[in-house]
Amino acid sequence: MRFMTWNMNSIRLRINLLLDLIKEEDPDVICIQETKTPDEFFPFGPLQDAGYGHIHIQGMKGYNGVAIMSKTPFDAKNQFDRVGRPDCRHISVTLPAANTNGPVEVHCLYIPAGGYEPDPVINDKFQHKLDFVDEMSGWFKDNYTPDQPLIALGDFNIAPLEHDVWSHKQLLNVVSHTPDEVTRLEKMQSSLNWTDCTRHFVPEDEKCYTWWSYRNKDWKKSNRGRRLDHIWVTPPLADGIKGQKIRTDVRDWTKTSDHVPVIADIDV
DNA sequence: ATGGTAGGTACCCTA
Repeated sequence: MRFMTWNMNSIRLRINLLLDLIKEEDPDVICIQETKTPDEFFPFGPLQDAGYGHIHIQGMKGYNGVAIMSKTPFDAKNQFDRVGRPDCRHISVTLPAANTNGPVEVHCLYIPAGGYEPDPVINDKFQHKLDFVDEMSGWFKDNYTPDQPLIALGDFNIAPLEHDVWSHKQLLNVVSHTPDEVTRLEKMQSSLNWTDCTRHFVPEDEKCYTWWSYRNKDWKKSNRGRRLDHIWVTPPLADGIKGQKIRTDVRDWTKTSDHVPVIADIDV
């Protein structure tokens, strides 16, 4: 099955870009972050017409919001309040068993960006981000074992490896790449021995990004990117990772998002 | 060292 994740920074504004992308990539399951819409305004019609008859969302006014869309039915769906806040950052669905792996849980995550100042004492948004990742680690460990088939994907807002950012040295004290966050994301990754689908294929010493700031005059020329968007699978699915693709070219589309779509083909 | 852009919303917040 083909899985795609994209932080769209408003699904209503960019629904036509998503429909174009669907025509090109034909994903089976689509996870969106920053839908930025209350559920009553979600563009169900065009997505159902495009073949996604099974849609699970949790949105709110103004900020955040996540969505999972599938061509095939779900067995179950859930919404989770994280760090005690109903702020629409984590939903999941269960896909029916396709083979001996059994049903596969798909978790769509939008980890908080964490604000500007990388000090949890003076910046409560950064504290919230650290708490969110800590809670996810504990929750995965408490509720699952590594032999269960799960996929976690979305905008994690953390670039964990040295070559997940344009300059490791210059970003060590910049929120998204600080040791504080990276250590916590590593702990989350070890909670269920998750495999990072992108780095499964792209060598660790090769630069690799999924996000470029809107503030750069020429994002391609300066190429000051970060790899904030991830697709992870637990051990039963690791042998089934058949490929991955980052649609960097989408960053050049008219009125596009600052994030680009990440795609993984996984035998589930 | 600084400021640069974008979206949603309501004149400011978050990214």
